[in-house]
Amino acid sequence: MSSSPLACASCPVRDRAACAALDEGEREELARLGRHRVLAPGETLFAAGEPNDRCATLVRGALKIATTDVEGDERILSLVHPAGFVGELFAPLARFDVVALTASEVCLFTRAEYEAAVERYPELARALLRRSSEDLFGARSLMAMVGRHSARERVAAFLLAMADAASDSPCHPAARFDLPLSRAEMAGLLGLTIETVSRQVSALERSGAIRRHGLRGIELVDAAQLGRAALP
Amino acid sequence: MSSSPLACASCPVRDRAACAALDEGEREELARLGRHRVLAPGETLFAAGEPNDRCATLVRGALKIATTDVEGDERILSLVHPAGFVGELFAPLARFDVVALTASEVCLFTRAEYEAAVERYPELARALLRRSSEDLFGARSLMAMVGRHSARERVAAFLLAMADAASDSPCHPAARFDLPLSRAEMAGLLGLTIETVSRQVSALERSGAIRRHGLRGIELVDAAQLGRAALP
DNA sequence: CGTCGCGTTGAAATCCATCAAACGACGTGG
DNA sequence: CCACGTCGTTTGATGGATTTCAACGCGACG
Repeated sequence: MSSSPLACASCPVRDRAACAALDEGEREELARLGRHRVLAPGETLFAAGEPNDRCATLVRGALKIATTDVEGDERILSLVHPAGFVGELFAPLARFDVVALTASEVCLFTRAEYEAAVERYPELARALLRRSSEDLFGARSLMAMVGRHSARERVAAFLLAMADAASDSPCHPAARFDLPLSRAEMAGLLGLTIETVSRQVSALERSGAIRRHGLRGIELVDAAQLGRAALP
Repeated sequence: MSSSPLACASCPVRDRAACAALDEGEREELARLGRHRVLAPGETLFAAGEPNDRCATLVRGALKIATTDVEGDERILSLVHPAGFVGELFAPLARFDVVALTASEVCLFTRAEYEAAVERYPELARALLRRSSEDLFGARSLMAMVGRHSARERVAAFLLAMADAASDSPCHPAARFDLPLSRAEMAGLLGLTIETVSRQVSALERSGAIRRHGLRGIELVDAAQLGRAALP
């Protein structure tokens, strides 16, 4: 863990994150409230049950929002990409875990100060509302995908989504990328077991849709076929 | 379908809906922008793909937010209870269907006018943000429940949730209530088939946890047992 | 009275979870 | 450098839960 003042000038998400709604002076004031922090892969940013007194914007890397049920296995509820906002402004306790998937950087704020900023700057409230709406859409889309699709379809759709997320240009999947998730995490996200995920990835490789490079590298050999495999 | 001016004075959700954040004068101004509308069971309020130019607050009844996939069967993504807000302020097209489950009443606004109100009244933006955050929590909780739980657990948990929702006093389930959903809708919500839902309800009745009254009436005979059935 | 929609029940098939074992990558220590 | 253990992953065999296919019951409604 490390922590230092913010450097908005060089921030890679300065025009996409919630704070982009602020003008220069407002942003500087907000920046004084926050700290920049680096997270190692697997490091927990917030833990369910803890006092919910902080929130953050993801600057680089990837996070997961997850719960672990009574049997001890983890269910991933959402992936967070750069410019995403994490933290619940209205709950007394954190209800989910927020964990870094890869090496990540966040802007960390105390919740009280951030809430005060939301009251002071109405544009910030609207930006957060927009982001929350998108998160809601994302959560519902994931639910629509996971519910009543076969293991094959889930894995194929997930690989396509990751290819899109890995690409710089929107709407064009990356031809080759590294998965930010382990097999166990993929299983937790898709509602499957590790073995089933592994089998489906193997089957997709056998069918010629993808090729594996090492444990996490994926190459899209036949994106159209992968797209067909993702549909019911 | 019917439509008439709003009557906030007698509104059953006047202190819980988003507009409750406004003071008297502001609320009256907002009320002038909206129309009261009654929905019959099964009536569609918004349809996916349509221009997304309206939004609404639910006053009475129940709505579902749903998609229907390529095979034509419906996946329910969320239930909306009174005081809930529906509509997406930031998307050009509606992405999900919003349909009345039971006879319902809504306050309907044009999106443009509502967005203008959100800009004019910062408290309204914060109230919507709060509501959106809760919806997000609800969506994620549903996902956590549906993912990797058995059919028995899903049906039991659903019945408990409906008993809670049907009760006036919070946190005390109603001893007897009518399901607002058909078997097909329950199946769509829980990610199961109609037959499996039916079998599980039958099994819960055989085990003595509940009793059925007609097609939609449910009586909680042994709520503790039902609670145990809902856990893994 | 026949039909239609909705729900229940039964039998068979299928897909996935579970149990089990082996593999490769990696780091440690001999 | 190699033996060794660990961790994550892959692959195989088996069983079970749920889907699928099919039939029936029941009430509503024309």
